[in-house]
Amino acid sequence: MQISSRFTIAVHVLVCIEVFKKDYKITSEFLSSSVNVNPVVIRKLIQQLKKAGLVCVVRGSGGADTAKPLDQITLLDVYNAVECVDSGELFHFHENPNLLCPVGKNIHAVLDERLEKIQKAMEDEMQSVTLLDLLNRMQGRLQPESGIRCNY
Amino acid sequence: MQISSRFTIAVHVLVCIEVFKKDYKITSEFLSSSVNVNPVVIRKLIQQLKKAGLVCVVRGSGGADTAKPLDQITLLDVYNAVECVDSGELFHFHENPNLLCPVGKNIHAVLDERLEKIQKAMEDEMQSVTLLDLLNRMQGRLQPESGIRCNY
DNA sequence: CGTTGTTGTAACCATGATTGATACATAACA
DNA sequence: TGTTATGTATCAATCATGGTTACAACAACG
Repeated sequence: MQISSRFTIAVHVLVCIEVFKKDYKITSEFLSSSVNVNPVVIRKLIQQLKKAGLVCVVRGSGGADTAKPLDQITLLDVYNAVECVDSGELFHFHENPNLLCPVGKNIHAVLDERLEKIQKAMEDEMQSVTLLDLLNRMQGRLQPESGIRCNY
Repeated sequence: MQISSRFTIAVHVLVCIEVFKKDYKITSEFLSSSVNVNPVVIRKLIQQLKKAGLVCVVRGSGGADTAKPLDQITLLDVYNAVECVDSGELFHFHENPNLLCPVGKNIHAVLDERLEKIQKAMEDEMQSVTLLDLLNRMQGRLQPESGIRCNY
């Protein structure tokens, strides 16, 4: 099991928007070329980001853009937006422990608190990374002399 | 996506072994009754725990037991033993970003370091929880007057 | 207007992971 | 040698994921 690639694709998309918005119209077609997936995948993804208030997109004319300052979008926001985990629970508890067994009866209570702490540690770390941070790192890797040019 | 229930089942099994080993023979049948799954699921799980050096189990005569002191078994050990994540990578990167696109070319490098840090935060938290800790919490919930009795 | 380009979304399929179940050979032990 | 339990192969059901086609809804523009 792994966290869905929707998450990394979403980050890719958001960074792409910021890098290219000045020079290109950001369509699902454009984004799909960079990510290398079907444009419909991008559209569905962008709908999720839109519902979460991270991007805005207009029908017909086309074009997506971020809906918030980049320093206010964290990896946790993206992660939650694309619903990588069912109902926010990272760990999947087996549903029917035998309640007649003292261990089966109490395992949930014994484990839950610990699992929540683990999940929180991960989410806290996610929250500490903003899209602005990622964009800055990306900009630092784009050759300045070549300009912001999309070679495809 | 959620982390496989194999993980919580494995923890359940290990705690069960420790609570009942004095009074019962720990067979896959016995464990499956507490967890409420097919005995084969338990056997396959125990094979994974065995490969990781966490339990020992004898064929024929039956009976599983832990192979290490409980304060030396952490949730991370169990997590790794049951192979909840493919090749140890929590995040699933989309495989084919367009290398002709400056963003597609660099997204991996920009994200990787951050994702590793997030995964590490989670694993560190897992490592801080030992089975001894969980067993103590469990013992505290078992009614002392009723003894260690399995009502099934 | 009507044409064009793009989004929004339904429908469908292929693939693989997960979980569950049956069956049986293998081994330990009395 | 009979009993009991493990080790493991095999199959089935269900579900998530990812990918594709198709098309209606909509905006902008000549």
